[in-house]
Amino acid sequence: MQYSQINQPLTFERPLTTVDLAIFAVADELLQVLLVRRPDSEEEPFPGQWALPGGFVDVLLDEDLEQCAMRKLKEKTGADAPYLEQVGSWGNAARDPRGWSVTHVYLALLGRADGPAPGGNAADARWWPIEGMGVRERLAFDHRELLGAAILRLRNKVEYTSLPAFLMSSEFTLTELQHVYEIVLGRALEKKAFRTRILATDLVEVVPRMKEGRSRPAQLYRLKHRRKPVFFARAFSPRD
Amino acid sequence: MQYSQINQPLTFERPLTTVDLAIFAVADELLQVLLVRRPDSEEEPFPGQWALPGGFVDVLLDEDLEQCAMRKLKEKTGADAPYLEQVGSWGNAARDPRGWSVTHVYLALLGRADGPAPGGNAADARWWPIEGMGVRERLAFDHRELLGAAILRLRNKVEYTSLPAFLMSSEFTLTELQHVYEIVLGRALEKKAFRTRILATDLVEVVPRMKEGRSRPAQLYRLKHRRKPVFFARAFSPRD
DNA sequence: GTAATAGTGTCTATCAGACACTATGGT
DNA sequence: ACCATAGTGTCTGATAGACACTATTAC
Repeated sequence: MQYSQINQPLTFERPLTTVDLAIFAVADELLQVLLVRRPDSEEEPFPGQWALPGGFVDVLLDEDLEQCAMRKLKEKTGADAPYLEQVGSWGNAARDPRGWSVTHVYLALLGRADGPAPGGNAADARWWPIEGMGVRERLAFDHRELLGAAILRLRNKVEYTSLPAFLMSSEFTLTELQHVYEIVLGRALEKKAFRTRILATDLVEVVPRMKEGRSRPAQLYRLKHRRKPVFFARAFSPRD
Repeated sequence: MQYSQINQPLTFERPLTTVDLAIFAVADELLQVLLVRRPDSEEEPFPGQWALPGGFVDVLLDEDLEQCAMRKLKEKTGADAPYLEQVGSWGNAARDPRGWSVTHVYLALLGRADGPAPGGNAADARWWPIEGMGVRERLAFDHRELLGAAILRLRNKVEYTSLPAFLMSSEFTLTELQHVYEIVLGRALEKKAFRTRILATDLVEVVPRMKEGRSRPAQLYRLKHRRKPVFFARAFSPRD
């Protein structure tokens, strides 16, 4: 690059640049997050500890930050997520023992089909249930804080957007959707108000098929837009 | 650092890391943003063009990203802003000709006291009125996009938060506050609904003094919390 | 029929929108 | 008195919350 030798700022020491992912899915009636184990080598920071999946930006491989996040998401889950959003950046001298580093945290939501494997998980990657503002396990780096921020963002947005719809399988009933809202919010919602609200928006469309069970069949719906969330004018319940 | 020679990822080429600021204030009945001129040297990218104030993270000087943003804010305005929020990060190979770079965009709001100088501005820094999703001038780098994102964030949040309160002087009347809301939103609000809403929250408190003018004096108020915004349960007007 | 779950009817409380009205200063 | 702006009263419409009610399946 013609500028590299000329400009003084370019001689600044450059921070390490990483991307971390908070990948959420719902399973067993719980909101869960995908974590990976750090390598066991003593030459790595936080060996053997659980952490958000992520890693260094590869300036040769990655077109941009979001592509980098999508690449890492695909590496870990084998799937595209229907929803991916940047939560924010954390950069300081202390968060990584290898030096001043900046991480870019992305929140991803997986539908049930791509979500947690039904049975066991690999030893170095598994789903952890969210309890309060994090997981029970102690996390590497400042990932407890990063995860907390991702959970907060998700919970806040769920109050006035259709984000939980991205945690569903491709076809679902309104009762199932309400149930996922309740799991993420951690509180019950009123059935009539919920249904009125969802159907008043452009969020879902009827699938000409019913979900059969051991009682009255329920209408199946699917998303009208596979990735675009809907914003409601009011929160689900007042905040103050 | 003991890790530096050992770990393969650290041999990755590191992106350039910068912080850019979208500093807003209200003057002359308009929302304005502070821009600076790039140096005229041909050895710098985008010489002489207008840009968001910002620059490289200095890992020796800056404790963390937000401190870096605050440092640059103080350098440009001489003041602390009552409100500073991260908007997001933009990173790719093309945005800076000097190489793969990541910038971290912060939105700052200045109160009227710290806002635009009444008269002229320095030749290398001045306030530009916002028109639509940007300014009339062509900007350096991808700053048109960054500024657009900051404006969008501001406008969206103004619908359901008290952010415009940070654009006021320390004491203000409700009519003045409503006026600033209207400037940022670009539409008129209903007086009664506005006042009821503001007074229903914990946002302001009465100052035992009136603003005198050429008609009926108006009650003065000040913020209860100098930096913490209030969230409303509903948007100012429905979105769909 | 009974159990179970889907889905609706309807009343109430809240609050934004509209807009006319009153209040209080300067001149 | 009149103008200008501050501030209120009050009606209406939309919608969330509550909750009882009806609907439709399996057994």
